Amino acid sequence: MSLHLYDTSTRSTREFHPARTGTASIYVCGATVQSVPHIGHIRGALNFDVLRRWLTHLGNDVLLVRNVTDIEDKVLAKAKAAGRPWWEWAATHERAFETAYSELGCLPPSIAPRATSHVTQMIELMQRLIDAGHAYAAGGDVYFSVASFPEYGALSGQKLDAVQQGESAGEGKRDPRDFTLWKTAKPGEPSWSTPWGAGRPGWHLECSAMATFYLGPEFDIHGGGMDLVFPHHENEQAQSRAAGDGFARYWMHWSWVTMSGEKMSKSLGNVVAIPELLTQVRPAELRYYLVGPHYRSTIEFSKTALDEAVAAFRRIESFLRRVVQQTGGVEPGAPHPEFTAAMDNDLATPSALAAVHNAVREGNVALDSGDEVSARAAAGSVRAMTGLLGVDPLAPNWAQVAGADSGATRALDSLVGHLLEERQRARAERDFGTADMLRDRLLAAGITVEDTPDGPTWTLKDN
RNA sequence: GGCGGAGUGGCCGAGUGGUUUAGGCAAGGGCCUGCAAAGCCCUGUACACGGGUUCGAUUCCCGUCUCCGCCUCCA
Repeated sequence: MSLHLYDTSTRSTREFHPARTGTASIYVCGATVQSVPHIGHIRGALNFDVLRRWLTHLGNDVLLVRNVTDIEDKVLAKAKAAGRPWWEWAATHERAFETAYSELGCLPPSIAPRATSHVTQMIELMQRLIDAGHAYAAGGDVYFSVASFPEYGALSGQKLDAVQQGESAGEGKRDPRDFTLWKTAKPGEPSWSTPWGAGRPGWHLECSAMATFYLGPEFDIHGGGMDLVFPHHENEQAQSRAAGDGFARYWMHWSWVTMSGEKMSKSLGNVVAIPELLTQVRPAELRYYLVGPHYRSTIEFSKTALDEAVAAFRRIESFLRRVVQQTGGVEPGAPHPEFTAAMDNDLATPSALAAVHNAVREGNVALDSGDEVSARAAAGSVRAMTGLLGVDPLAPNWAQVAGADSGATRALDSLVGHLLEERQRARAERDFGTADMLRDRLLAAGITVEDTPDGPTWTLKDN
């Protein structure tokens, strides 16, 4: 089976054929940098990171553009409320997103373009739309004429007549459903000059301008959260196609993270921030939790569900550790056919993880029976599969985050090693009181000791 | 009002018109272990409700109930 993806615009799963064989171009709506990221924001980035890894695995040269909306009403309002320059506010939160992305193992995008750096491209697009009769300027604002574009509503399945009012009416709107491409400058607000007056970008325009600037008039995949389907993506598609561009060939939308059944959002105050969560679980564990459910399913956030994900991840991790400790380092091998079939089926990560766990079990059985060759093969496969999901426990990026392999670790290894030798002597003399005392002492220091056929091993109790 | 999604075993979470089990966590029983941990084996018989189609539906159709999302900024 080849890769099939669910396409919002057709509401069906379609076989993926890139416009140019061997390449895949992706544009994903990234952050509006008005505040710190919560796990809902990051989930989307992780979903597309998995998509990108899978496309790369399938042999594609992937271009991934993830934009940054750094000029927008809320950015201005919040910066003003905080008494800071709007651009500093935006830059500060952009860094917060970057940090979260990278802590959770997102590969960097090909580029992360900012809206404010692409006003030239926006002006060009507006000019094309005005020339084609699909947009008009009115008192410094520029609007897209929805009625001029019969296809409007095709992506989201909305009927133009049934759509309620639309964005708040501007002065010069000819039709209340028209949307704003460009906003005239208000006193005290940042602005850029255009042929129609000084102002700033409307929300939708930037994505069309940047997507086509980097990826061309037609590209493969465009994605974002479910809430962007209408009006944001509908409007993007309208303005780009009205201008004569083919635009996105597949539309992918991920679902929410909810809290108590409700969409996580600032206004409801039910957000879980990334830094806070990372004091409780390791980044790889959080990633496992967010990547495990299918991307189009809602995740109802709960601590118990998170803890279960942690346990599942550690099961994989401890298998790999056992293999490495007993047989030496293992490099990633090849994914199981089951895993591949699951991923090809619209990135069915739940089934893919089932394949991972089956491989873990087989590997454990092999290890217990002394079949090192099979155990190592299973471990290599597990590394490959988890790596494609970005949750390989042995991947170097997690170690960097944890600050392992330091001199302190080596010192600890030496000290613990001596205690374990002492304990082994006691055990050999069947002095279990002393042996257990030593184990308890290590445990009290946060070190878990396990006896294996090849001798004792120790690990730091996490967190 | 318009459009869309969801309701699965103790919990999380997939999937399918029947003949074979998702997977994980938790629970009970076993193996292993000085003990423990880890690991492995076994057990649980689920699919909101009411109709319909069918030889057969959790899986298709219709209706009902409940929940959620979008239509205004939103991942």
